[in-house]
Order: sequence, then structure tokens, then C-alpha cells
Amino acid sequence: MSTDRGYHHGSLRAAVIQASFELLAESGLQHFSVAAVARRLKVSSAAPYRHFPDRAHLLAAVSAAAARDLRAEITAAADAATPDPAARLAAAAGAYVRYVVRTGAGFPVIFAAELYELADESRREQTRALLTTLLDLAAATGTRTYREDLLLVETTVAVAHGYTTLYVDGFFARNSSTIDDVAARAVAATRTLITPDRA
Amino acid sequence: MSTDRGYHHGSLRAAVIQASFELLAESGLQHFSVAAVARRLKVSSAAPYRHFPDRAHLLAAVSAAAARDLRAEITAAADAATPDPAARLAAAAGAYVRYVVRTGAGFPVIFAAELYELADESRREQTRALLTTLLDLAAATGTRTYREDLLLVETTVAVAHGYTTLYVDGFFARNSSTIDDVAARAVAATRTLITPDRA
DNA sequence: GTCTATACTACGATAGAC
DNA sequence: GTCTATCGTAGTATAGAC
Repeated sequence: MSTDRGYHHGSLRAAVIQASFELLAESGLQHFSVAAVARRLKVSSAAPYRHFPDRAHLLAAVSAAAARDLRAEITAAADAATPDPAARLAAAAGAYVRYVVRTGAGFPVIFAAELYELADESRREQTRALLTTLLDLAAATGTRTYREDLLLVETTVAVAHGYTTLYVDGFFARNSSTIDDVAARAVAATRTLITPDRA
Repeated sequence: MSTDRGYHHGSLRAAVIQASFELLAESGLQHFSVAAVARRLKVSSAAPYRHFPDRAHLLAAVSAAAARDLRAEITAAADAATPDPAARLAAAAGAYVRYVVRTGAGFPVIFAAELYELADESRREQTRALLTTLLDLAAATGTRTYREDLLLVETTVAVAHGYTTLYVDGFFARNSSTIDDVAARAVAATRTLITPDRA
């Protein structure tokens, strides 16, 4: 029965996406709901439906934004690393851990199976660009075929996402592991996997 | 309005746990519900509450069973591997992938944060035994401290769970990757991470 | 030990007022 | 562009009959 409604300053659409990220970071995709987003913004539960036809389209917009932002952070991390291609790909793993722990929007959100049939063009572009960036980083390490690139990307993402999941689920809680610790371990593991002899 | 009820042959309790595993394997923890379990068993939605006081206690029982079974499969896989300690730990990663893809009951279910406050003694025993088994496998590879054991276990689980998640979420779908392919890649990656120079 | 029936809560989504 | 109000559905859990 809170009476402080009246949220109509311009773009509710952007605010809805922002609030969706916050809820994902706090409670994960499992507890995400359009109603909770509306509550957080102190608008009615009907308001978001003016900007997104349904829940799936909202999540598709979140997916597109997450793919764009994650790609930007991966690129920045790679560029901040040494010119060594293996270090650049490993830096991407670290960026993944940091981004997903912070936002809750990892591959399970970005590539959620329920979004496959949606034909959202913006999302399609952003996810494609994200994968291309990762494949390029992998290819630079000296792989010879597209299949090798793909396997290396999958390994990198598996390690990064595995560490992220363990951290988010509290498996690291008893140790005083910070996000930076976990990210560093993901980077080190990825680095070892790319060129084992130079670990 | 299905009328073929009348499920009272002995242990509904065991059947509820079994059906819970099936639902987890099919739809994950996100879509798990006591009501769906009851529907699957063709009993009323109230029936499971005769055996479990609430949803959390049911999930705790599932967690305990999963920890027990996963530990058994990890032990079997390690014993089937070569005597080399690194190969034994790597085999555990493969067993994790296979078990969790098949049952849907991985670390996020076994160590779900919502079960922490429950004080289920059986679950406590089984999860502890599972961790002990993993730590023993890690210690046998030549680590020197408990902290090193722990870090190695975390790396192993991170890799195994990362591959599992990508597989379950359909990220490997376009390639014709079977469960055995994915498990083999998790084993290889873990093997590399334990002793990089012998990859 | 399982049933029917029900109370309560929450979510997705829509209709129509302003 | 947001509101109030509402419908339909589904889930958790309980009460009381059998």
C-alpha cells in the first residue's frame, strides 16, 4: 500500500532493464519476475508491459544489453593484458567472472534457451558479436581451425562460468575469497589450459 | 481431473525423492515444485507433505541422496582410472559431468544456500563425506597443505560444473557433442590443470 | 497414509480510466 | 505512459474426511 507512485519521468524502459540487472545480481534468474521489477521501481505491475510485450521480450532486452556490456569488458581486459595472445584470452575469463558476479547476467541469461525462438534482432547482433570477439581471442593464440577456436572458447567459458557459479552459490564463502581472488584463479587456470608448458 | 489416483503402496517417500530427481533432470531447480512432483506420481498435492514438512526438507533429502550417489560414482570412476593420482582426480571431474547431466543434481542443488540453516543431519554427513572424498583425491596428487587440496578441489569442480552448465544450457547443441564428449573434455582439462607439464 | 477442499500468496497478462 | 482493477494460473501449505 505504498502511496509514493508517480514514476513517469521519461524512459521507464531503461529503468526496467537496469532494475532487472539488479534483481538478477541479487537473486538470480530463478527468482526474477516482472512484478518484482515493478515493485522495485515503485510503478504498477502493468507499467513494464507498456514497454515490453511480455516477460520473454524483457529478458531478451536484458540479454542484448548484457552481451554488449560483457563484450566491452572482455575487450578492455584483453587490451589491458600483455600482448601475449594467451594472456589476452585468459584475461577474458577474469572479465567474465567479474562481470557475471557483479550483474548476475552470464551465459545462462544471455543464451537462455527460452529466448531462442524470439527473433530479437538486437539481441542476435550482440550475442553474435560477443562470440566473435571470443573466437578472435582464441584464434590469436595459434589455433589452426575454427573447430579448435571453438573448443578453446568453450573451455575458457566453462572455467570462468564454473568459478562464477561456485562463488555465487557461496561455495567459497568459508575461505575469505574475494571476487578478485576468484577472478585471478580463473585467469590462472585458463592460462594453464591454453599453453600448459608455460604455466 | 485424472481419476487414476490411489497411490498408497508402501513408501511414497522414496517415490517422491525419485520423482524429484526426474524433475530436476528435466527442468532444473528453477522449475522444481512439490506440486509437480505430486502430479507426476498421480497423488494429491497434499500427499508429499505427509513425508516432508515442507519443500526445503524435501530438497534437503534430495541433496543428501545426491551427495551419496555422486560420491559413489566419483569413487568408482577414480578406482577405474589408472593408479596415477592425477588421473584419478581427473576421472572424478568426468564422473561429475555424467552424474549431473543425468540427474540435474549438482553442487547448486547439493549445496543450495537455502538449505544451510536446516540442520539435516543425514545431509550434513553425506555432503561432508563427498567433500572428504574429493579432498583425499586431491591430496594424493602431491599437494602439501589443506589449503592446496582445497584449491585443487575447487578448480576441479569449477571445470566440471562449468562444462556441465554449458551442456545443459544447450551451448554445445550445434556441435554434435555427446555427454561422453563433454565429460572427456572435462577430464582432459582437469588433467592439464593438475600437472600442466604432462598434458 | 492418502484424499478432497480450501486459504493464501505470487506471477503473467489484459482492460479501461486518467 | 502510467494508473487501478481484475482474471487466470500455479504454487505452498493446512484442515479435516476416509
